[in-house]
Amino acid sequence: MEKSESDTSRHFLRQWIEKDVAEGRTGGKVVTRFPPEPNGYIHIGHAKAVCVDFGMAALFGGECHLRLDDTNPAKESDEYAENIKKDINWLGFQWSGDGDGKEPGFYNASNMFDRMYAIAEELIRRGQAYCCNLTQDEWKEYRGVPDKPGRPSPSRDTAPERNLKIFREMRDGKYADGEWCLRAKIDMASPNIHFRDPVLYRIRHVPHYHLGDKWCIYPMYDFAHPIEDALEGVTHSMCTLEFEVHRPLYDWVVDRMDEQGLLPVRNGVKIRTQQREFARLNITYTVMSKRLLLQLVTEGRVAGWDDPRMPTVCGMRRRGYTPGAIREFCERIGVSKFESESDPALLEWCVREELNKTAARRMAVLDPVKVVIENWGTGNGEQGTGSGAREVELPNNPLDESAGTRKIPFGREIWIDRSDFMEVPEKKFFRMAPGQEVRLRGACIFKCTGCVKDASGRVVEIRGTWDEGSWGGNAPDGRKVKGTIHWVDAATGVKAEFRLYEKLFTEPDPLKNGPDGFLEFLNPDSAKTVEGYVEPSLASCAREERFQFERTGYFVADARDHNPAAPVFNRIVVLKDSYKPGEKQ
RNA sequence: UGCCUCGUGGUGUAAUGGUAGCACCGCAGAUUCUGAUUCUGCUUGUUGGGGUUCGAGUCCCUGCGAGGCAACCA
Repeated sequence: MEKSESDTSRHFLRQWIEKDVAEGRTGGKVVTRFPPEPNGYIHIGHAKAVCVDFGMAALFGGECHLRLDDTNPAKESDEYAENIKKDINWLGFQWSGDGDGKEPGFYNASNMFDRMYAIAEELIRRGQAYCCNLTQDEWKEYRGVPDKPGRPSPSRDTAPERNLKIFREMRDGKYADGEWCLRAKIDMASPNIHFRDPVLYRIRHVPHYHLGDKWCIYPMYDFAHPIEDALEGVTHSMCTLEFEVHRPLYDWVVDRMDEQGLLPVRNGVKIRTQQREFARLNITYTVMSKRLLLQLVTEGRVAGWDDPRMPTVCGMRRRGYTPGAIREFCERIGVSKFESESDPALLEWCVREELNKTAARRMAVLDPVKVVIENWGTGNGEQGTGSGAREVELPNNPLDESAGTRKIPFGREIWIDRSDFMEVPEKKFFRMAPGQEVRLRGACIFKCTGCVKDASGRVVEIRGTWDEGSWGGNAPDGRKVKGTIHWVDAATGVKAEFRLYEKLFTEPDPLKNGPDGFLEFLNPDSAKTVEGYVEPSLASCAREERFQFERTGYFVADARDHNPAAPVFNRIVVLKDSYKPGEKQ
């Protein structure tokens, strides 16, 4: 599991940290953080960030904090907070460090509100911030447009004493939402809009999910985030590209904290947090924005946040993807500043790569048609006379001898998949067809003699004979049989439900017609449920246990709905299949 | 438009002034009691132009293209 140094990409963030470590800027410890806002479930895009944040800390022997960035009480909840923690743990990561409470490595931004408030007051005393009572519309107008400088707020030169008085009144609930705000005093002519006296605090008479009514003013991201990083002793603060233009403001806040003597010191080194930005993950055939995912859930387009088609971490978990495969995917897509679009085929490859090594093999028939072995039990005296009269033994995983073997009943009547039979076989069809020999996996060689059809012409039963000398699967005379198909004994097979998933969208870029047009591209066939049979041992498997159904795909026992009386399996991903129907010789 | 950022095969990513490599996808073949796995081979690339240099994907200028910012969201 442990990766050697050369296995990991030496991307620009890693080189950045290496340099800081070499030049002694970290005080002997690299500290990163993953700072989600608890207003939704995390998805594969967050998983990339988790891998970067926790991964870089681990690589340098440092620590990564989990910090819930809960500075906007309107949208946040404990449900989201708890599930974020669960998902990160499931991905295989554990936060570490002091923490701000009982739990090591865990922080709430809201636990720093007192200190943020104190920093704001000091800014006011130093004439670096002021209270402003422009309306939002006025403030937008005063700020100007990017290519033209803005105009100063009428309150820009209010004396610190008066600002302090108003700010305290804001805190004490004397004003309504939006009546006043606290702004940094920077540069109304800056070409960077974020420098034109950005808002630091706004009034929000909304209870916070943790602090209740303690506050009615809440800090803005640009003010809160660098303070959180700095106070936690974070050395390397990594985020996505859209925050690049915020970096000068981030640095401005850190500079003010430095002036106020608030930067932590570690081993004699003053820790000055720095921000760098990398490209967020995009994957074709899906959407990644929280808002759009929420819309899919609330409009019932999917069954919930953990619908197996969702790119959420809990969705991928329900689908049967493994944490290791997701981590491997994040490693392989790399880290850069180029806004790329990754191919879901790579994620699927990572899943197959792991499951091929670890998943036990089983046989399952998803679209059953009955096969009757006409000469079963009629030949020599040692055969049984009915189904289930014999057992075959097959390895649980041919790649891993230690996985052992299992015994599977076999008898006169079996189920096979409808797609493994053709009444009139095309060229290069190696499966079951009249007059053609095929091997029944692990059991024997079978020769089809014909089939029975119903009034509509649909095949309802296939008939044939077995070669009694081929028990175990090999012909006594050594003749080759090209095709091997899987089966389930009809007498002992267990009925099961299979949920077959495909891409959620039919279009590589579901947002190509804008953020409101994505529903048009929903794949109507993205979820299909079928009933078939599995070999008996499968009924008793545990929820979330993963298998390879031979020749079919990887499946997982559903985390919610599977039970021994009514097995339910989700298709994780199909097996690669180089058979091309209809191909000419 | 003002500022910031980014352009390497179909996709993602290396090469940090010195032979453009790896992976996924795709295609072909070998092996195979899973048309899986494994193995072998193949196709496809530095955004255009100019400059610096013995030598440029890399440095400089310029064009073209893409993305971000212009919330009292994060």
